[in-house]
Amino acid sequence: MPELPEVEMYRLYFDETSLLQKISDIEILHPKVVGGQGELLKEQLTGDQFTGSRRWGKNLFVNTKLNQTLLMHFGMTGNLEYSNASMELPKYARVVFSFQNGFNLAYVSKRMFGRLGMVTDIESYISNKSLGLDALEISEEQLVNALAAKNKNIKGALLDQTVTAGVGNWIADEILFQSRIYPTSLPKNLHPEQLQTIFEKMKEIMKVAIEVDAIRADLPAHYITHYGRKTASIHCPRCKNEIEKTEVGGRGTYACGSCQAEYS
DNA sequence: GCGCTTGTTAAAGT
DNA sequence: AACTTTAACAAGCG
Repeated sequence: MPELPEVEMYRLYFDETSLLQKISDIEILHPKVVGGQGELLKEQLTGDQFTGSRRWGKNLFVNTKLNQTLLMHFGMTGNLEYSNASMELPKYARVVFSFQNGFNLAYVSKRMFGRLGMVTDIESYISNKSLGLDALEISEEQLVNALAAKNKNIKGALLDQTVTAGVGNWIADEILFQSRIYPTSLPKNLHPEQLQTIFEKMKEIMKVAIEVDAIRADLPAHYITHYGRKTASIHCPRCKNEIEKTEVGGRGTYACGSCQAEYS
């Protein structure tokens, strides 16, 4: 589930549960998610404490008392679960941090696209990956310029983490639905006011999604995503036409062909 | 069994 | 050379 709002939930959850407790043990249940860094992870974190966290797009960085930085990325499926060590571990737990207070934090990744590992520092990681500014932080001018610099369709540009970090598949669809712009449109063909609308809708959708704790069913009824993404027939909350399911940039894409205009 | 999936990236293409 | 597009990754789910 993790796009920016979900990862923000995980960050808050992490801070509420896992800070300032001594890490007594780390269990790697699936080496692949730590990219062969299992031993390194144990060496660098056992005995240490988590002191705080910072989110950049879909990346969650965790700092420790001994000044180490751990990066968690959740891929297409993943979350964190904190529980008493006497409880059964969650299904698909891949890495488990045990704390001295008898509780543990499980990094859960069902489809194994998530990654967890040590990084030297946040800034150089972001710069190496060429990540754009976080979608909650980026200014209108910065977003508009970054979009205009891309020569690909607007949906692909919004999903491009070097443009802005944090937009995922459903949010890209929702931004374009609310902006009334068809996903295959090219940024260079959009009017300045339309790019401004995209910026405003992106900010609003992120804010609203965080307010409802990233639970999609709790999104407002005028959001297309509110109705789910695989129901047989979804109707446009504006014009009642059937929502189209297509593929744009290799991703399943939902859009209203009658009230989203195409500028290709 | 088939096709789908909320992400990223290496490889291929332009 | 630099940017864009595609295929692949893994595995559960309906």
